[in-house]
Amino acid sequence: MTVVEDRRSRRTRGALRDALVSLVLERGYAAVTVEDIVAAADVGRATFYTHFRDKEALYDHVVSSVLEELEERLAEVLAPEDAGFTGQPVAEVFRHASERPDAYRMILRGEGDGRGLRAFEDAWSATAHETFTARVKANAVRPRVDLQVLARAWVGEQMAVLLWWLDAPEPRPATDQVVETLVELSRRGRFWATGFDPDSR
Amino acid sequence: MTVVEDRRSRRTRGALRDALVSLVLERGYAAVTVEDIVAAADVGRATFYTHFRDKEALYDHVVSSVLEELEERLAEVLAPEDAGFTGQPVAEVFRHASERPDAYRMILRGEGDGRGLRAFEDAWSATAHETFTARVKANAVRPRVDLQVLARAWVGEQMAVLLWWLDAPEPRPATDQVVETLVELSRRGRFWATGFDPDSR
DNA sequence: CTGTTTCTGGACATGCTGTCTATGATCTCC
DNA sequence: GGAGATCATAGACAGCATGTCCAGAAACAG
Repeated sequence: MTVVEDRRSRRTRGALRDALVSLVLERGYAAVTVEDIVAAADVGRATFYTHFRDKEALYDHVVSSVLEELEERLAEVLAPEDAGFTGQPVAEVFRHASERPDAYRMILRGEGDGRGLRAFEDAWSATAHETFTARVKANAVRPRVDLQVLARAWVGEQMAVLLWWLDAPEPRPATDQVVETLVELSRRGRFWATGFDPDSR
Repeated sequence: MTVVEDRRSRRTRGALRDALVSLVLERGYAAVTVEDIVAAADVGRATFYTHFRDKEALYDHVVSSVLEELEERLAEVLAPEDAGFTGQPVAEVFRHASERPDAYRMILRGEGDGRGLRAFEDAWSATAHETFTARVKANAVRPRVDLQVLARAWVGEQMAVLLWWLDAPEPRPATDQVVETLVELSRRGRFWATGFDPDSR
């Protein structure tokens, strides 16, 4: 019944997910065929199509599973109405990424025509936008730039660094250290980061 | 002779380039076939293969043509040894993008398995890295973060904003205004941008 | 053991790919 | 305006991945 179909089905789907991710990282999304996937997952080709309509469907399945996990995490971290920016959401993303590095690598590299990357950007920048809006509200000030643009810029910066970090050779800088750097970049601005502030001399 | 082959050849290649870009923007890289391209460019299918080995080759051709143009521009702007960061390189990228918006859209959206996007990132962040290094040197200071990371973050931020800007509905904010915002974001940091600096109260 | 569900190999039509060849179109130069 | 070069074209071809289908094998619950 449902118990059986769930257990067996889950195992198969999981194998297909893992096979897709590792194959895509190995040779790129376009170069991976359904045959490759089922061979790596050790299932029959016909089986693939009983679970997913096509390669894209499997890809979307991977992306949304990652996204759902991340959203749960962020919801927990953002729960306290501490609207101030503490770097906790950023740290959470990095932590999650370090738990599923391959899936993150695949998504952030823009594999699969970048659909996953865009979904990711949207979700993440929505959170960022909320944070910024809350901070502006809490302090009753008027923002000097479009908060949407600000959120996009902020997310773009972090995705770039996250991808760099995932691909960095071991020993990789600790999560907290990278996050701290990012937060300081945001806080102090980039001029400060180079050790030179043209305004303060 | 060479004159003939150049004129006719150029027209054909140009038509193919334009066809690829507009079709990719319309329905996505993977969904565009060589047949579609030659139909849109109004050339025979066989002709395609006398110019490009396959769809990827045409795509790469588009990307590198854009990249070469951009690099020329940046070289001009960076010529004076004003190593200080003035926003001129950023402005130049935005100006170039507004002249070839569709090609930029295609690349920045990560179409074509993101190969173009990565090439773009690399070129751009190399320039950024040079700028930062020069500034550090000119002021004989020690950077507080890895300049490579800084460059990546900076480029990620700008690519995200550039893409947003290209897709923004008309009337689009003026180039100079967006660039100014980006420069101020870098200069002052993001906290300032929201009108609230936790350090200065 | 029985019945249900999932997995499987193999066969099939389809569509796109990249190559080739013979022919047609276009232009230069004389 | 004709000769010669270069590019464009249609059509045919094999190769390969796709997505669908079916009949039977395997795994499991009760």
